[in-house]
Amino acid sequence: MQESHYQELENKILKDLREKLQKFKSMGINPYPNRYRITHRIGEITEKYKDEFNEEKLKEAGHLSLAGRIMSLRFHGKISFAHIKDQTGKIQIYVSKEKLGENFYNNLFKKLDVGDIVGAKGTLFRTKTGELTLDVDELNLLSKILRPLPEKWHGLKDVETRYRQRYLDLIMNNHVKEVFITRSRIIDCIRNFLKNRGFIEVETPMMQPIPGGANARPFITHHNALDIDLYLRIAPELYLKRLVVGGFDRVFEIGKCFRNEGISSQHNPEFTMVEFYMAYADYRDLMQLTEELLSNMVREIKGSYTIEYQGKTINFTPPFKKISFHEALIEIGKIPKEVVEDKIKLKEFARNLEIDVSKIEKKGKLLAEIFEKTVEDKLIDPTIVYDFPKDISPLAKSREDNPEIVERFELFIAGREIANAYTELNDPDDQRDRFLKQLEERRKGDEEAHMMDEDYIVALEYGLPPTAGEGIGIDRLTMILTDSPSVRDVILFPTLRPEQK
RNA sequence: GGGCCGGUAGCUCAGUCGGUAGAGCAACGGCCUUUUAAGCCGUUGGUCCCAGGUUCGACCCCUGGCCGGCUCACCA
Repeated sequence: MQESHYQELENKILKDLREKLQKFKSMGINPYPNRYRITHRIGEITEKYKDEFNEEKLKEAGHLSLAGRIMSLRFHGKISFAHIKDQTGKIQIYVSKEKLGENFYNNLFKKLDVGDIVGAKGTLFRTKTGELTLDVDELNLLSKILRPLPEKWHGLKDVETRYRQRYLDLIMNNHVKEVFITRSRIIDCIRNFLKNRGFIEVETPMMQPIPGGANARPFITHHNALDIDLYLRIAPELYLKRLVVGGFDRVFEIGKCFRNEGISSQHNPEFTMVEFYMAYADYRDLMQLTEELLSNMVREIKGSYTIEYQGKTINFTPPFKKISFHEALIEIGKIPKEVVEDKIKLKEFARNLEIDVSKIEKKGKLLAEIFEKTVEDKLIDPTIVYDFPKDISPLAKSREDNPEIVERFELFIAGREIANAYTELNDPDDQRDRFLKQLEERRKGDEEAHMMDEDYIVALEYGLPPTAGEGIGIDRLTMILTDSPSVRDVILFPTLRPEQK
């Protein structure tokens, strides 16, 4: 580390910046002062005065103190222009030798670099071209940049640098900031929506002795003092339902889940979900709730029920399309009816779709694989697919009129699963049987099959009311609302292989 | 893990048939009192991802590796 740092200083640009730092210090200027008071954030000012062209009115704004990072710098003899930017916006500043004094102007101001963070005090005016500008009478260096920013016009494009040094991406690429602002608003919408309906927000363990609530391979970690292995949660589900048993009959949690699986443009090992559970409701109620949540959210954030995603138009106007899993296979997947109902023919059909059927025994699993291949990518507008096979849904309750089908739905948008919901299985004996069947799958080599969780069954024995629960993937939802093709574009610091030299 | 594409200055990118590397921006010096991709004059800046090989000679061709992107597989 030391050596590479030393080598980097051989680079002239870095050396020049270091020399400036030394020069400032020798002039008695602290390049990293402890504090600076601002009177306004930049966006407040630009918003308030964006239509004000009367010089007197602009003066009435008074003596302002603003601060931000220098994004452009145009020296023009005895005067100069620069733009400074903070989280809320950017504003031009006008700096003259006349106001700052020759010594300050020549020896400090002119040595500043794009990327330095400064505080500027002054009054507002409009330039010849009409741009709102701060006429600076006092300027302070607040933080000296020691590495050059990426090029101003093309910005930072290198994808790896954008992810590894996300701060550079945020500084240089404005739309990236918008993506994460939208992500924050999505979470606000969900939180407000649920709280308004009487849900309480809770936090349950991310480190669990038995990872449950989904079919996935977990990460393992170790607690030294207890000398036990723990798993990073793959879902909060079983803990949230314990809380419903405890009387928190409307709960939700927004947080990370971790699945030890491949990385792709649709999958990051850690991702964010909201899960919520509502007692005295069933999956039909959640369909309606989901429609309201998402359509309201899209209208609030995008200003319309209709959005563009990767060139496709997606319409969130409620009610959403609804189709049963069985019908979807036949009508959308174009699977002949007699095939869907015959396990032997199904296997043959799956083989022709290049699905590896060697490890698949359950009919439900076959149907699910075929569904993924033939139906999923055709569900562009929000579509609720309901009534799933029982053997791929170990935590969902069977229909009262058909024990092989569970009361479960998934919501698909833009060909991707966004939400998964069901009427919760609250019969402890049934749950134990389902876990036992999952254990059997595990023994046969399915590492994603559910583990037995006796504690959870004990909780059910104390009585879980009729409850419906749902999980919504925040990352994928954000992708759709920000027109992002990759999940890495909506995760600030996506999982990457560590850099090695 | 397979396939395809890529890695050249701080950034964005060129680089012809194999003849020892270029532009713009940034940086540095100078001029400039309303600019905004400011402008003009001048200067600097390179482990061409790494290691081998072929060759008189490799950014270029070959082999292996590292890193990344897309995609398929795996997987919500």
